[in-house]
Amino acid sequence: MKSATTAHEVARLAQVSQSAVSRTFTAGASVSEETRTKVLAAAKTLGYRPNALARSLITRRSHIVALVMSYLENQFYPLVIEKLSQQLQKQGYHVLMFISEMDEADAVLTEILQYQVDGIVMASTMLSSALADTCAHAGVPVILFNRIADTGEHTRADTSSVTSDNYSGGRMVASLLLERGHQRIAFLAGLENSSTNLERERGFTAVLDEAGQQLHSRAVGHYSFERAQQAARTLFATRDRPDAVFVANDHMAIAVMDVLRLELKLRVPEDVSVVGFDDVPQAAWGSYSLTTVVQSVEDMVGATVDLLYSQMQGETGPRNVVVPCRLVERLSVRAAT
Amino acid sequence: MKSATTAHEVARLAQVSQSAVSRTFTAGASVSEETRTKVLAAAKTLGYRPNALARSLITRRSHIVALVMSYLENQFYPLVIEKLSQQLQKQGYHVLMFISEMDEADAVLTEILQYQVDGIVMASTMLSSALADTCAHAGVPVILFNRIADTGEHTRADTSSVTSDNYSGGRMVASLLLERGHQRIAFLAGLENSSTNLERERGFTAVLDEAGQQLHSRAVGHYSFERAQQAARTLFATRDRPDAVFVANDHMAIAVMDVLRLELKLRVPEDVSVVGFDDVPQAAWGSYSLTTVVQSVEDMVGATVDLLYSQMQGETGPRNVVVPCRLVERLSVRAAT
DNA sequence: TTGAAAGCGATACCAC
DNA sequence: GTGGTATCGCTTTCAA
Repeated sequence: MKSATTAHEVARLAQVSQSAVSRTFTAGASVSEETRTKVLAAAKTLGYRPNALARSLITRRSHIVALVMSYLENQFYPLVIEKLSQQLQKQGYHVLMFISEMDEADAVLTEILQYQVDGIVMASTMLSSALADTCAHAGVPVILFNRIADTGEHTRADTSSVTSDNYSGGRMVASLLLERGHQRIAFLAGLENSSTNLERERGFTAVLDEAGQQLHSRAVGHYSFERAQQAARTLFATRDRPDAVFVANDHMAIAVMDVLRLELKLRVPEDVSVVGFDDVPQAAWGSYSLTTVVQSVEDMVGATVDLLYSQMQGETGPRNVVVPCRLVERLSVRAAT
Repeated sequence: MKSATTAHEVARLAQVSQSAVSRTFTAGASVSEETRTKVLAAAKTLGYRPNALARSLITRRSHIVALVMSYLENQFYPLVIEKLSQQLQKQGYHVLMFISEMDEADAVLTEILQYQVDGIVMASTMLSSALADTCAHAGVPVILFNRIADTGEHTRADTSSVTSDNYSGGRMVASLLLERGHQRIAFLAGLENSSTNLERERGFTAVLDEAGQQLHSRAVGHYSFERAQQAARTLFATRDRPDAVFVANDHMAIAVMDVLRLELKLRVPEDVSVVGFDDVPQAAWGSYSLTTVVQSVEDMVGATVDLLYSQMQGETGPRNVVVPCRLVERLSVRAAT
């Protein structure tokens, strides 16, 4: 357990000043080719690697971004971790994970700020107005991912967000189901107060309204697999059961299809049309032919990273990015190649 | 974008020395109740939070653990992130994510070490002997998660590992299939050279051998969903198809069942017994009744955390932890409650 | 118990 | 281009 080699030691071996060592490892600093070679040689023999923490202390940039999530059961979120982490790594940034329930947001935020992160991506927890203020005060940009700020009295001016066009997505689904000629259309909500759920439902019912059609029935699944299963049982228990259902996300849609097929012996999509929302890998919907509104993780993460970079440089560009989404029919099993 | 408040500023407001502030925020330091109160009051009004980076610089403990993974499609791994992160957070540690392909292990490791992490958990990439040495030399404990060190000439003395009892698991599966009276038993391998695959297969074939039974057929799926689908097509294309298959992990087992049911119109488990291996959430195997060998993520992560703590304190306790696993029959959809 | 002072390992600014 | 020096925010002796 020996201590790591320091720039000072390298300097001594290379017969140069510590500053020279520092410059050698700083992109675009002015060092002569000669000293540069000497330093690199010495560094190599000593196994020197600059201490990122010490550097952060003086540069005031940790190159660390905090990612806050709650539970990762929904396959959409692991994908977010993967893509975000990859994209940030390319630019020399790294993701520090924070798993937290909604109620501990306060404590978690304190921890986060202690690490002097350069930015925060909140992908699962809401941020109270007070906490957003704390971050703004500390000069740390916060990006809400897949959710928008609490629609309180005053709009939060200091919190950005990246969402997909949930409203339009909801509209697409309703149009599709009407086109297919469905008469008894149901909706299975996620978390009642989440912005994603609200917008998707708003778009969905708007189109139904415009067509003069009533919603057949409605239940709540809290974005949970098990609760969605139960909700499905309730929705389809009646004699006059729905012939189509829009489920607020793919994770729940899969749960619903399980119940419909295995418990209730209904055929999907022949007996019931099921439409989901999100972007989950094929491994998740493998055995179903799922119709879904896709919000591209790739695009959303890309937007997030762009926002982060601009805000970390102090820019105050556009704040609420809405990524378009599209209706997709997914095949369960690919044809053999 | 104002700079964070420092201990110095708090000290001035509280009319004490900076040292006093430091002590107040250090567990078990000697501070009088009086100054302690003054400091806390001042800290509160200024919104002071100690700078973790500066602290790490002097204490030589970052309280950061690096977690290295490659792809997160397999539902087993998100669960690892979640559990590991939660358990570490409880003790004041945090997870810094590194997504990496096998071939960039070198570059990634350099980045990792720059962050002065207190430990490294490698859950997806292999670690070369040279890299392991580098870490050992730097005094950073490395835990291989769900894989064991390259079985080179000399056993790696400085790399610990946490795995499940893959060999016994493989044996269990073979025993089960023999018990069920299967005659044409196939094996679908994961990554040929991975320790998990090797051990599972070794245990599996050992029991078949002991029973004097030949393996019917064998294919390779590389732990990938798509390649497992293709492998399934190959395995079951023959007239004399298998009546049972042991798939090296759940992720691939699900892919196989998709192909069997949807493409080949075979019933599982009536026509073919499929057995998997791992620990994935219900959302992953939702629509199947999956027989699988469960390696508990919870247990494995627990063991990992224990190992980390003991090694971070310089202890050199037991190094290769093997977590027991068990055979489980999972029901696809729960009965209504 | 307390405060002054010496680092931790690096960068930034400064004359040279 | 180069080396000296102050500094980043904190913990840690060490006297008092």
